[in-house]
Amino acid sequence: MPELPQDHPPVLRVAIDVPLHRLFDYAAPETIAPEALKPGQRLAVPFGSTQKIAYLVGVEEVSEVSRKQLKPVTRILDQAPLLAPDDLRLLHWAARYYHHPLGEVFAAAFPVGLRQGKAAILDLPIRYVLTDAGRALDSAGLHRAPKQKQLLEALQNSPNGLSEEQLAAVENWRPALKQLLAKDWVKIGDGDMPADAALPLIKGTPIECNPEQSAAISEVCDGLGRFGVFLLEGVTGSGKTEVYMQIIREVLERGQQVLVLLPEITLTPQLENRFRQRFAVNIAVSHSKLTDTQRQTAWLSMQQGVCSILLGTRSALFTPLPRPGLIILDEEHDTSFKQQEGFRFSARDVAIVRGKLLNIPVVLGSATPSLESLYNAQSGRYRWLQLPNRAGNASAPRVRLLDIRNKALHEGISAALLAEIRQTLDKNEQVLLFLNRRGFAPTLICHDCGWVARCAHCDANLVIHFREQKLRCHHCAGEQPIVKFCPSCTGSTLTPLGLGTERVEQVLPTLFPGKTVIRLDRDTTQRKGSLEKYLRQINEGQADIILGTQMLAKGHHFPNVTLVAILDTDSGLYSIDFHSAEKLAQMIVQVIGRAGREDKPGTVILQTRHPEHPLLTTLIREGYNGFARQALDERRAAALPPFSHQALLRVQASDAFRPKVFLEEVKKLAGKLQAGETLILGPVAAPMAKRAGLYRYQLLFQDVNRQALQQLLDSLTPAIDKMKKEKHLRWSLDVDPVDLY
DNA sequence: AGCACGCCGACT
DNA sequence: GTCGGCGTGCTC
Repeated sequence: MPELPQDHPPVLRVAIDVPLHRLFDYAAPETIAPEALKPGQRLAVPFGSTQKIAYLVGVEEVSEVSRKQLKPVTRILDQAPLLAPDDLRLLHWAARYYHHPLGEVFAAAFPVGLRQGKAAILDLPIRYVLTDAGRALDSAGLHRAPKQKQLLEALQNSPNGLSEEQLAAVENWRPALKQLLAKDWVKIGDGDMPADAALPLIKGTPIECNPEQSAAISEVCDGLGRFGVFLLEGVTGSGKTEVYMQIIREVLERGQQVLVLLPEITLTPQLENRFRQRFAVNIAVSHSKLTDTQRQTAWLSMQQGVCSILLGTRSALFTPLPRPGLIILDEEHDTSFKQQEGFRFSARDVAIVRGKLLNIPVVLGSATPSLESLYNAQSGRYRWLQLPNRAGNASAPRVRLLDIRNKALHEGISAALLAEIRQTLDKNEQVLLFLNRRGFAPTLICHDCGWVARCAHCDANLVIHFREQKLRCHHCAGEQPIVKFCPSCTGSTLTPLGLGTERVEQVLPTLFPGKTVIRLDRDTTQRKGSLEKYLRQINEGQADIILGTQMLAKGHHFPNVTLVAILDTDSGLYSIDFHSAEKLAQMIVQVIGRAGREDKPGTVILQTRHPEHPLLTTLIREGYNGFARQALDERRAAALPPFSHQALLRVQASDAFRPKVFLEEVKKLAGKLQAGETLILGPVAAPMAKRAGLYRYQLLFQDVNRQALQQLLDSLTPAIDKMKKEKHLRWSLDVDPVDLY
């Protein structure tokens, strides 16, 4: 028993999940040996009048707080830290870089249950496995019972067995499984899920690769075991997934784990299935549609090394990896990798820092890389791997700008486009229409007096939702029934103005009688599984016209679509946010990737009133890389990111004047504090000056020198915290903002 | 963020 | 008389 110095029991410095830029000290329990205390352990502590979960940051000799003010820790929750030292380093780095309270950063790294103090016990769901008889059975004999045959084959492909959740991939699986159980071909698996080391790794056969794919695979594989960032730029259909899988195979053969991060909407079961067909290892999945328990299971199964692959979204980034081998971040340009509230981290940027700390490669994949990543690739900081060719025989679609100046539009569709759609439908091929606005119409206007239905809480018009007969604000929870008479002049000529997906959906059947229309937007895909259902219907040919918002463009494949049109191309052309050109170009290229597969060449039509706009003409003439070159030149000339670094300080309050006054004070203070020459722009009203009843202002900091900006923010944030004492106001700092709204 | 303390308006 | 509104301040 080591000696416990009673006069100087150690001080435990902890981070707590509260929005305070400060740590708290506690007295260590007298019965515990100091060696048993390691940073990262979760503790239960008294905090104010409640109990909270705390994360041990360090064991100190002394505290700035007097000894008798230190409360004792209630309980130590983890015998050993759940996070490795490198991951703790990562959290410290992120808290500093994003100027976010360490306790909240720690909280973001843990699943909800562990955040609340639940025991870190891996509770695996029950699995069904084949009996010897079931394993020996030829599934062909079950052709009269297709569900049973499907389940049996799935189980024969999964030596580890399958959970109920996985079996649910077969519709109405329960009765069929009951039969298999009754026939003694299937039993409930006993004991733990077998550890991966004991398993064969691969079962599917790799697809043969073209030279570019092979080159990419071997470059990354040569880099395994040390840090490096690879930008894998592959046009749609160039076989990026196959490249990922063959690299992953190598990592698995080294006995290491792989973290695959995907944007929220792309996380389709298709990708998971491809992985499960190829690899026999245990695969964990984590995204927002799962329950907290399921996500905790995924986290712990990686943490304990039971699974070797994790497919997850942004929040899965911090999952512990005892045998880290590789991080892949697919669709790296996607802005859903940036958390937009609270701890505003970029999963892409933090993934790179994590790769560096773990000394493993990071692969960023995209058909339309962000300008930041392209710049890093061009300047040699990242290795640039390009897959310029579509795999197989697929030919690139024809892209055309359709000038709609002075052209009559029928519900947003020009006569020329109408004719193209008819032709395509006549050939029994599918049409995809994009309109980036949901609802029926974005405005309800009175013909007599010009009154417009506006949200009482936001600087925004109310959007008409025809089916529900509601006027709804897309920026807050506000909604009301559609008014029949003008509240201003009592006139009855209220007219919907503008276009939404719902309105186009209504008119399409009259334009194309007998054709089936499927609308895909946030309103039609809210229910769990409905997006998957629609996607299946589309690919089974049960739809002629697919109409939707941008969510359609992301990662879904529609092999029978040969005509794609963007109805409202121009809406992204002239925006105050300099990111919008990049986002529009990425969207257009992603859309182009939806058209034409295999033997059927596709056509893409962009309706525009600005057919000479350089963004559009360059994009079409020279492709995404031509656009990117031009856009980077413009960014360089204007000293915008990636040629400078930004941070956006947002303030909101229910009082209309306070935010501006407050930010003016901050600006004055920042001018005094700074030693360098950080540009301070503003304060200006946020593009939507009032939202959900709160008035919003912002102040933009910009500097070519990241260090200087970082230092200014370091000294400024505590000062802001003190100033805030004059209440009634909330502020947040967004480092590297991707959305200036 | 919670939560308690505190000081002014309409209720049994 | 007091129940409760949410403004203010604190959390080792």
